[in-house]
Amino acid sequence: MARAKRTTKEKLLDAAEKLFARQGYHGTSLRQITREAGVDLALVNYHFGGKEKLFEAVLDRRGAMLNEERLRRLEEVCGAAAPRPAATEAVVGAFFDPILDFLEHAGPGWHSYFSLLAWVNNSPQWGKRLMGKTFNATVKRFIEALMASLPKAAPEDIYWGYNFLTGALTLSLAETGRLDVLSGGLCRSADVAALRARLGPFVAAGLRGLAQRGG
Amino acid sequence: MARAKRTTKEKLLDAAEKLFARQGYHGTSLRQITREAGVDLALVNYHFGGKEKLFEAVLDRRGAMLNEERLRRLEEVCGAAAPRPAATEAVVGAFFDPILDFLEHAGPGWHSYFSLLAWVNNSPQWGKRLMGKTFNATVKRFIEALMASLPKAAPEDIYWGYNFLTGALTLSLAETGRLDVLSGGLCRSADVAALRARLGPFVAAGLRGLAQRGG
DNA sequence: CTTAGACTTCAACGGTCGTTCAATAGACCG
DNA sequence: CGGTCTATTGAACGACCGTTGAAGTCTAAG
Repeated sequence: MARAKRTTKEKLLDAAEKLFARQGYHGTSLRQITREAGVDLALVNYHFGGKEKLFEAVLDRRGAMLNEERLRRLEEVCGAAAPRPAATEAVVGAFFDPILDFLEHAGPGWHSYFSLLAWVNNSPQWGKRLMGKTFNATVKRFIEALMASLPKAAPEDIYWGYNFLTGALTLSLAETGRLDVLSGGLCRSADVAALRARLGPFVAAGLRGLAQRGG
Repeated sequence: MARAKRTTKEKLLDAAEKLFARQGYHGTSLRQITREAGVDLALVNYHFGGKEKLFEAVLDRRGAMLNEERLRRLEEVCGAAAPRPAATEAVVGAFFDPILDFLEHAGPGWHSYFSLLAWVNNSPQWGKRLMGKTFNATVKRFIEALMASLPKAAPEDIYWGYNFLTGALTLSLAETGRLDVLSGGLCRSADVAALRARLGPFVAAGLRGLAQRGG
């Protein structure tokens, strides 16, 4: 099989993705990235125009694909051809499942990407701008679908619920290894099947609980 | 009123707390911290012995107080003098309320501290070691209490549930401002009362949903 | 006042950072 | 072959990093 050889740009994106995910933006140097990628230091500025541009390029590369897949699944559960209003479980499934599927069946690049995404999402200095640029449009569609699936909930409850939902997902993707330590090895953070079996039920039940708050 | 003047150590801890929370460890320089604190650069090494020691001192300062308050409230709801097995809501309340109370009634230092804690908790490189050192003993007590409050749940479900619980809390403390943007200003991340009203119900319902998973 | 000890200042160290640029190599086409 | 454009190399720049040590200041006890 003739495998297409990785270009310099791809080597740099792969190495940056991996190292930014583990060490953060300021904790990773361009020299470390180019050494990992096996290319010359100056090529970062030649191909991307600087460290920050490289960082954004890493986030952009897989962001569009994730949005596509999420919207495709959302369409399946509450689009024109779908049964009446989608269940909350179906909406949160359309939000989580693309990530879990990529984690289970795609390469290690997605692994690093999601870990990096968790890092960015929790960062006061990067979160607002970079997450918004890539994901705001998609997220608003999901929030609308959540509101439709829980018609009795106040909009404020759905926004806060989405915040909690994202937080639960984010920490699960961050690869801190803390779950492994706390459970004495009984649970493993990298066990995608275990995460898949629990994240959806937890979040759907939580949203329902929010919707019935005080009612 | 004679106010005790802040010592150099306190000035450094305050400035470091604020800047580490906003910019992370590698994104903050000692020169920036000492400028903010209004003291000489060399005093960091004199009083703390280096940048990393200062970082850990920041985390330690309020960590012990948080543990104390959490355990005190846990004792109230499921200690020897408490009514029979605590409700899940009461346990998660004992876990969240100290943070929410400090946020509402204590100074801006706690604000920065919790934001920093969120940063550390999500960091692959700091999370496992530093969070564990300070919080593992307390967290294990809470996990036991959660198991007792949901006797039909599998231990794995409680560990994963605690992971989701912590994630929801973490993102809410991170001060990314993303909730404000997404909701168009309808919700404000800094609104502690709004968070208090929703985080407990969401998490308690989520844990219950996990416990009844497939049952 | 003198002395001891804790604290603070100042200047500098070696090292690493992101970025730049002129020179070189390689591919494609006439 | 010669010419052109893209890609790569290697060396260097100035800036900032964390850390150090010697000198200076302050306070309290003898």
